[in-house]
Amino acid sequence: MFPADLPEPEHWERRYPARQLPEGARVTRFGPSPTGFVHIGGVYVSTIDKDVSTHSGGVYFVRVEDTDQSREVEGALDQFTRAFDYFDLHPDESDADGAYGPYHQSQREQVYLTYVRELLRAGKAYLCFATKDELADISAKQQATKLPTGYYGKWAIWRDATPEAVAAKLAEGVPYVVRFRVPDDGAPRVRFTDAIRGDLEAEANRNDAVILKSSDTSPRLPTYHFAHAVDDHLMRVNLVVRGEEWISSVPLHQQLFAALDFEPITYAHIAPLMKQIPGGKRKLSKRKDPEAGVDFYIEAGYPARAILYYLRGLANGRLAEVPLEEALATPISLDQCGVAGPLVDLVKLEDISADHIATLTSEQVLDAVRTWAQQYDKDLVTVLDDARELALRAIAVEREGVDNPRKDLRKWSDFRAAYGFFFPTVFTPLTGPTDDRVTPLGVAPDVVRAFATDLADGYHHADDQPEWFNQVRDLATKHGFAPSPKDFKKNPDAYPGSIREASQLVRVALTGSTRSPDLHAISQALGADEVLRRLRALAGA
RNA sequence: GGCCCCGUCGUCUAGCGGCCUAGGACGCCGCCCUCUCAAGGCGGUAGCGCGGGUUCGAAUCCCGUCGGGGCUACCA
Repeated sequence: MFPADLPEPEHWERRYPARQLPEGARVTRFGPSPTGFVHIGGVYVSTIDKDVSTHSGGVYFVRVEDTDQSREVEGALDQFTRAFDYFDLHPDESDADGAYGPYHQSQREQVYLTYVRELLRAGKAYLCFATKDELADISAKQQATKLPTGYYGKWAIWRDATPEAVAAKLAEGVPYVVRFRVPDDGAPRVRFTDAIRGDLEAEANRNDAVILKSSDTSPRLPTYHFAHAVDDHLMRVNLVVRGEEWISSVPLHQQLFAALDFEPITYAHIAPLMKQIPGGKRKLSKRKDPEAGVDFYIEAGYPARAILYYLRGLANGRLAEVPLEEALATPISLDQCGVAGPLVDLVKLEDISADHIATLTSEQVLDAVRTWAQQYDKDLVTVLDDARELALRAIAVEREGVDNPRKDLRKWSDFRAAYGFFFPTVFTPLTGPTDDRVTPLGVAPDVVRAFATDLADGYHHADDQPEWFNQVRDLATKHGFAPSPKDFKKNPDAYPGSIREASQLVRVALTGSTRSPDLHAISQALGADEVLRRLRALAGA
């Protein structure tokens, strides 16, 4: 049943000695399961893991929880690596350089088997040959009589099986699992202290939980519960940060630690990230909610630091009220973590992200957009590389040398829509006064043509803003536009429009849109030649 | 069904028996600025789930109730 050369527990204890760390140092781990989908909650929890360990002088590592091979997805690890690179959440130890590996549970079979055998020898575990049907039957009977469901007491048909019965099944080659034998002398209720929630109390576990799954071939793997006990003990983890859905399993975990004679461990159960739905809220679901996956954020191009800052604010509310840099530098404190699941609010994230991007220099913005585009908008990379200086000038518009920079970029994918018009290769020139982008302004085509022609003919590329705009203003007056929107409104038939409409004509000419940054700044970034080319296009020339 | 966790503006939260006429941030609304937008400035909207206690006094403590979430798998 077990390999002859299977080591004794002492072997593993020596192989993975207690860590030499300063007093109070926290050893944490993040345990992703490779299902091909990185949940934003994973980034949330691992941020906390890593933060708590680094600030306490401890160690943070990632242990891949791949004990359910049927759920494994090809390429999952790549996706995981990509996501954690993006957020710069690198473990302190890994297979390449860690002393407590391997860091994949599927490669730790020998370790688990040692402890399964140990439990078996001590009578703290037993073989169970119950079939799926038998199990379903048990649970159906329990439900019918309103008894708690589970494998316990008289329902645990293999708990007290005779050695002969077991040997017979074994000889037949019937598949089996190993179950933990719940001690019958335990207290009915148990208490424990959660690092986030304080004192918690629950009924003791009564279920003879499966600890080793059935399998005719190696590897024979443990369930999460057993792997948790064995790995976290041997890898010398002293703080387990995990989702609150695990709270109900703590009583089992405590029994396992006690049976294995391991030091108890501290738990910190994090409230789950939620999503707003018509009736209320629910846990962010990887199946239903695109924003549950980190790819959603990476593809849209939210800066990693903005996301990290947002998540940090969710973990520790106070940190949401201090500036980004300060918040990222301030340690997350477990006792300040909220206990109620927060809703992820994309609007808030966008606000944070826009604020953050506004603090960057033009070079930083350009580099970030380019990096993002290499993955998600290759054409844009070409545009940017062919006109780097123009790109820099464009991004600098109302960003550099101003008191409050523009906040029109909330994520990198906004770039094309907000700044694309600057680039002649992206901008579609107007076809003339009757272009679809011009007609909504409601100015008669002949007026548009005359105004645009006149402006182009006498165009003065002044670098002084008032001087530059005055030429537009003067020309507008000359062509009969009302000096103020109010005048135009009072007497709409007397004018072709007001200075507002005249300005908008210039804006549409230069940008193709009625919404844009400051016209003068744009004209300077574009250069006189391009400005003229676009004005002529408006004139239909 | 059983067990567990949670419950302050729409959202994130501050609040740990009197500093609360419940504070801040995002959103939303209005005004100002203005050649548009994005900003920015100023102002406004809105909340202690409910019912009982305890107390001179409760958002804060207790009980109940309702609501939300989770677990109850050879998934993690």
